[in-house]
Amino acid sequence: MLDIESGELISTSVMSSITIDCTIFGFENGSLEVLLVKHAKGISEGKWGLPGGWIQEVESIDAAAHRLLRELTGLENIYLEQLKAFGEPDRFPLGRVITVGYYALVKREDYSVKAGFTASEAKWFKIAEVPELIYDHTQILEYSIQNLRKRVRQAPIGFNLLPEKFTLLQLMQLYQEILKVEMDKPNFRRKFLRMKLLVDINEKQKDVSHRAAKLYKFDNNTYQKLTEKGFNFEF
Amino acid sequence: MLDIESGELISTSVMSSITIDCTIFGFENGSLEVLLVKHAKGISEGKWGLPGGWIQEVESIDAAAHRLLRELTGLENIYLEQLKAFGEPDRFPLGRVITVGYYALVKREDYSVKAGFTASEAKWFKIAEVPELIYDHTQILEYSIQNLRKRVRQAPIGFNLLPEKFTLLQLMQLYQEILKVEMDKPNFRRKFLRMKLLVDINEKQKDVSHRAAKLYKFDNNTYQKLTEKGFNFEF
DNA sequence: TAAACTTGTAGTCAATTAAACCATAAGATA
DNA sequence: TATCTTATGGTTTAATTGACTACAAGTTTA
Repeated sequence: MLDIESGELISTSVMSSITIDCTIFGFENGSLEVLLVKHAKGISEGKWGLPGGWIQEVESIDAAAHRLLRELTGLENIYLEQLKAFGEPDRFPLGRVITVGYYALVKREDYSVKAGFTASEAKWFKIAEVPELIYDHTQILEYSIQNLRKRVRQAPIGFNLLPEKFTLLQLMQLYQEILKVEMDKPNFRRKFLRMKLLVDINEKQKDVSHRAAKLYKFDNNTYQKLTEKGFNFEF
Repeated sequence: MLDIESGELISTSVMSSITIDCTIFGFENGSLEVLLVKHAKGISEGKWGLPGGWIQEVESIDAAAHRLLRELTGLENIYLEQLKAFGEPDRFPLGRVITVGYYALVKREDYSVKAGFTASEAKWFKIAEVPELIYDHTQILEYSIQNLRKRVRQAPIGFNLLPEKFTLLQLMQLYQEILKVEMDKPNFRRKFLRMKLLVDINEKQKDVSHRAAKLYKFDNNTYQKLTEKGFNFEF
């Protein structure tokens, strides 16, 4: 099959006219960031876009998204969820292609850029500094951010952006950054601790130039129990 | 193009390997129902499934879903939202086809079955009485119900299932039916009225064999305002 | 070494909200 | 008229929220 974007021959074992595109979120130094790739060839050469690719004939859409992430980041167990399908007739300039959007949350401590992707370069961008993107990727990114804001208030998915062990302040700053709100430290503590979702691991921060804060882990067990009867995350 | 399901020739102006399927919800006599169609020809003859169809080369996915609804029900302004794309490699027995799931909410008072769809018959089923469905439609329906439960607690979309004018008890029963919970009448009233989303139209029920309840309308204006700063619908 | 500074953690208090009730009103039916 | 059903208005208690104060535990600076 002829790749309508690069003009090269690609495997005939992929579905034509359907792709996936993934917004990969990371959290570093108090800022929410996304991983973008620079397209090396084809009509969009030199422009930045969301990582994406084709779906193979024999793999599910989810599997394709996981494969894409593995190829790009080397990570296996990434938090990944489908957003929706984007399918304006003119979204792709060289033909009718529908794309299935995904968003992923990665722990930056685990992440290392992997070379050899079909894009020449991959780079983290702060949300506010994202450049103009190819096709409808700006729209997909915007939708991803809205979705992240919504989801983070309904389930504790924010943990996927933090290291294994984190402080309550880090957690609060994550929420502040994603939701773009100011919060009160004592109130946040109380509210979050009451949910019983955090395990006190009896460790403290090291090498900080102030009083060291307690470190916590996320307790997935109680989360599962709470989820069943439905609960809320308003701050 | 050969329709892989019916074996008939269909217009070549549709995308191959992508379809849409739509869960249409209705509310009648206190029960949540879905509209299913019986397939008349092809390998799934005689079996029930969600209404679905192909996407034309020049229309957006959303437009295709709206067209499908118009063809099936004759209604133009239906509440419609995309769920997600379903794409297990083996979901469709005769080839690799990805489907984009939608769900719609209709007012039963507006609805009348429209003949001449590619299915021989269309019928409303109570959720608990839905028969075995073709392909992965049971899974799509299940996902739709979960999604409806989630959405109904985040935005007042339930109104789309009720007549223009309704009583507070009808509204409460709708929530009870969708969420499968028992609620307290006085508390529900107070909570809902406080949101200022209902307009008292100074009318009462007629022909009921008990004290007539006030009728209300949904106030879309205040809803738009409230939505901007985000609010919650827990009951 | 002491003071100043930074961040963590505990507690207080008024205002709001939620949940479980009880009570009465407004009809219709027997 | 009595009784039944549903509508609607209150009360009470406990829990939660939001704004704020205070102090603890370290580091850095003077």
